[in-house]
Amino acid sequence: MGEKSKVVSIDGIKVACANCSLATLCLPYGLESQDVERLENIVKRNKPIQRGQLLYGPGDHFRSLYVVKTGAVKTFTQTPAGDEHVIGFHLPGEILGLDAIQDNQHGCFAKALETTAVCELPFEKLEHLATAIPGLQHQMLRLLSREVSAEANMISLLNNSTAEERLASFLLSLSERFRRRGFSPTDFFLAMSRQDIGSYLGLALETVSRLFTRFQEQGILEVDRKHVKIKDLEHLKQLLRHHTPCHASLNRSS
Amino acid sequence: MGEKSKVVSIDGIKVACANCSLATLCLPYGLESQDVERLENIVKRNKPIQRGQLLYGPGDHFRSLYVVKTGAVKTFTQTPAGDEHVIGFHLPGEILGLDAIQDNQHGCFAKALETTAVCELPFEKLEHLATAIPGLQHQMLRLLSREVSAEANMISLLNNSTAEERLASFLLSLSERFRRRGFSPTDFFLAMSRQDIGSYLGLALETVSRLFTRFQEQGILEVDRKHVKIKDLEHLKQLLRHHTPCHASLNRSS
DNA sequence: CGATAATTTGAATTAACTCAACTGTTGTGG
DNA sequence: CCACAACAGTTGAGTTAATTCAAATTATCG
Repeated sequence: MGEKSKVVSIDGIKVACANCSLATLCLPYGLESQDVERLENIVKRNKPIQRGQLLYGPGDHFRSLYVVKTGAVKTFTQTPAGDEHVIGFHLPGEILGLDAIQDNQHGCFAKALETTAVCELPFEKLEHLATAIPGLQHQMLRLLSREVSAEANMISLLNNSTAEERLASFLLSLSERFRRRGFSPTDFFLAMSRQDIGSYLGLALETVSRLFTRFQEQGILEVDRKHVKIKDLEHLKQLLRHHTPCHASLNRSS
Repeated sequence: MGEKSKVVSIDGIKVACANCSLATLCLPYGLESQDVERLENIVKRNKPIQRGQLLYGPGDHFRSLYVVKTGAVKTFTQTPAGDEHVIGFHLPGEILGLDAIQDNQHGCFAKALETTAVCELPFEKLEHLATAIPGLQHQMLRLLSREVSAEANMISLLNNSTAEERLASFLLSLSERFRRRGFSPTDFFLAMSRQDIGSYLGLALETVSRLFTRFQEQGILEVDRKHVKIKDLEHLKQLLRHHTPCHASLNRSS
């Protein structure tokens, strides 16, 4: 493996997890450097995909997990009538496809919201490696468990919150996720449409639009189309102090 | 290990996963019999817990996963104000505590809805064993992944369904889970209150009550307090043909 | 048996939805 | 490079599904 060429090629480029800024959010977290190297050797990096392209769709055979490296991805299902139901948004460092381990096939679409690079992790190899590296096995279990917790928080949000609280929670989640990735937590661009946000939060797109307007009127946000500036983070947090379960954490992610 | 006493004692009773009717729904599924035996040796069986007793609470240190053997458990969070938010119901063969792997502490309450026996799986031992038994590692990943899928279905249900569809979906999920466990899929007792069901489905308890009445009037159900008879399974299924995503599966469980 | 809790039913309220119209943005081809 | 089509977002008005509040009824348990 150490013999592999170091010539840069689009297909077979050597991925350097060790140098990746997302490593602490990702699978390598907590691993010894020689183990990180073994992990690197199974990672495939493909060409970035363009906005609108699918990474996988429902029914596709499950081969790999994917980690977003740059860009953003939405996962969603579709009704026979053609309506989309957004399941989640995935930012750099976040892992996709965990729901497919179960029955070896994907259950939803994964579509790039913008030009997006992903690291591909062939699952069989990953699983095999995990038996040899206990720390990797543990990290995989942790990532799955984090997804379970995040989704449980989402369920709680949908069950017990008003439209206002849902959007506040969504914006705070984004803010925190950007912060952890070294981006501004108060000034960012939304990769998704109002419709996507509405679908994700169980709201009509008109409701989302009205709430953005209201938040702006209240001085909480400045919104210009996809561009969001959080002007009063504390006020935003205040909006969901009430209905929040004691031990919940907001950030759904890595 | 074969030397272990066969004397029955309350504390140290030898658990026979191999003979357990739930084995195909549980961790042993797919394992070689000698591996099942190694698994059995780390399983602890404690005294059954009584209705209302807690298995764990938020903040508790995470030591073990639990599998319901008989009875039923609900998991829930609590707001500072004291309102319960039900996260899920767990029937025999279903696993509890997966959300706690993430940060080594439980994030919710787990309370027995009736007299309940659980198998306790000390997580460190389980993880250690999983590095030695690839099939066990795989099964653990599968169980986590199933939980992720089930929760994603729940999110979809809450986002896109009416009260009627939610209750229909809930009843069908119970029906299917009972069927798999060898119980009647059309005649069963609810272990939880109307309030619990409402909290789980994001509905007011009055709405749940009214829907039970309506379903009964429509000849779909016969309801007598906790006792439910499904008279027209097809009709019930019909209620959620519409808003259901293409590839969703209804059963949240094992 | 009596008290407390769970459930049912009714009536009024409301948060969010749907429908509809309009505005602004983006991308495309003549 | 502009015109136009297609799309995304905003705003308004009326509707509705589910809620809240209230009261009556029915279990459950010591």
